[in-house]
Amino acid sequence: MNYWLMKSEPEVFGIDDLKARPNKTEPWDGVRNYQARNMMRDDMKKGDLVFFYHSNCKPPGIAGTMTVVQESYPDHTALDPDCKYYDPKASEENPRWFMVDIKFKKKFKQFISLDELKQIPALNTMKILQKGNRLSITPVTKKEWDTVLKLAGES
DNA sequence: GCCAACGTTGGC
DNA sequence: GCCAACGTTGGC
Repeated sequence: MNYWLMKSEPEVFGIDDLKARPNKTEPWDGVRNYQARNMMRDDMKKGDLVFFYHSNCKPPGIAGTMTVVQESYPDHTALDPDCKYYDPKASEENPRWFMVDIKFKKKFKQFISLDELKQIPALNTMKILQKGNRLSITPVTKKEWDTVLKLAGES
């Protein structure tokens, strides 16, 4: 069992959007970064737990939790010329990009802002808090996971 | 809206 | 394979 953090801009797709989806499930499409792709393709397993991080908003922070319900498969949005995630170098034979299906688990009663995360010494190892980190998907340790849940009053 | 940090591209 | 130029991310 692995733990992760995935970013999304709430203006585009936030935790409430995920909750409103049929079966509360959504393909996590549009990831166009190799490191993030590799983690989805190789390391994300069914049942893994994921923090839903709201980025590029005020305030940024962790909104809740989700779970991986479908392991990686080709991201077909890369093949659609009308899609903003289109990649001319992707093809059926060589999909290049992958995605997983993510299901809503829980919205925190209390949103945990980036500011709050920064104030917790036990969390200063989190990738999201490292300077210059821009990866939209990062691994989270069990200790970090448990600490955040406690902070959110969810454990 | 600024800009630091980082990833990608492509000429050489 | 190097690296300058460019594009993107995302906090502030």
